[in-house]
Amino acid sequence: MASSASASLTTCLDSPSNFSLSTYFMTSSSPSFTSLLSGNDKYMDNQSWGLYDHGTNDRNGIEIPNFLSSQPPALPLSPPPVSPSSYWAIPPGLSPAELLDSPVLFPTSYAPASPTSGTFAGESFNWRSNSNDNQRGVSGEEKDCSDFSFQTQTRPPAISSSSSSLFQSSSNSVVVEKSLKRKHEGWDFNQLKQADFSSDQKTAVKSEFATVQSFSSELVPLQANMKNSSAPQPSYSQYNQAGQYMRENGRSEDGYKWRKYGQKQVKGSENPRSYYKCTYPNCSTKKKVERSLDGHITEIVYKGSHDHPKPLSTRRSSSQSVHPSGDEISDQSGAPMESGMMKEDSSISLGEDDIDHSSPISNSGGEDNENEPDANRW
DNA sequence: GCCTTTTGACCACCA
DNA sequence: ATGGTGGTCAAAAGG
Ligand SMILES: [Zn+2]
Repeated sequence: MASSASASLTTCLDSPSNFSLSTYFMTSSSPSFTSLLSGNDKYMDNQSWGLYDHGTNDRNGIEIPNFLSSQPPALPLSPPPVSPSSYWAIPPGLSPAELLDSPVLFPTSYAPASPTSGTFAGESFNWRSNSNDNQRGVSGEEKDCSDFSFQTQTRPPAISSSSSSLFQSSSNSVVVEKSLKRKHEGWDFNQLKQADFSSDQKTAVKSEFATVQSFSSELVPLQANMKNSSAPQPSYSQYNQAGQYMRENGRSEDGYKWRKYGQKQVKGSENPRSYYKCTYPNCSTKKKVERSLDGHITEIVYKGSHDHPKPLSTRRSSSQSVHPSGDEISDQSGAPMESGMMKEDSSISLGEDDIDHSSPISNSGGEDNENEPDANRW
């Protein structure tokens, strides 16, 4: 973790190969920002800026983010009623309000180049080159893009207030990607630059409690820059999650069951990345989880969406369990939704409250949020 | 025996 | 063409 204290962003607009986009915003007091997208598969996907530090504790199987130290630990658990995974629950250190506001993009600093060209200030970070090893890394990144780097230490000094905290260390990030494109399966987007993202989508999140944003590729293209608040843009939605650990049923925090099918060490960071696949029959959703040495999740990337509700839990939720059958939401089920999945949405949902209440749909427990684009609103 | 994790090999992609 | 990288496969091991 320590390793990357500084992250640099690169924004490339022109270069064919890279670019990235992303948008971020941070919500909650803590900062989260993320970004993602990028164009190349490899390079981009890892965005590791080094800033994460979230701490998580697994004591109960839950991770608790702690960034600055200021946070009261305990969020996840406390609300049993809600379901452990309640994405929408608000952690105790944050107020909902804060969360909402967030569409903040990056602070000025962040937007270096202004998105002038249509691209946004995306950010890609380099995961590798800068951080420590520069060994080879250098070659690639800088190409055409301009990069910026900012440094964050692992722990930002004190930024906790909402506004100020723009980015900082994020604790974990979650990214979801959906893509159908080429390569084997698709985590990658290749170079899709903005324009190309056509099929891929990814959501990313980074924050202490991991927030997830989903990106839809389609939309992404230009708008990204404008993410301003709501509008047109980006369709990414955010969710929060806490880290995932398996819990009683073997489900992870997000409520689904995952089987690990691989682990790799990524080049730029020392954190190993684990690959998981949803164990539900016919569901091909996968996720990549990067954990820091101490086991805390630093980044989560989802690929695909579940076409099924969540497995039932033996017990869970008081809140959710209301509908046993519950599944409603799942996308269209069955088929791979890739093709049609989320259409739009374009909005990000962030907070908890908002969302739930407002849209019934999403709520069903919050379960399916991941897949769904619901982004209700921001 | 079932299911999950582990782990090195293998493969695809890209520079 | 070659090699580096990331992602996946699958045998083996563990629970
Ligand atoms: Zn699934």
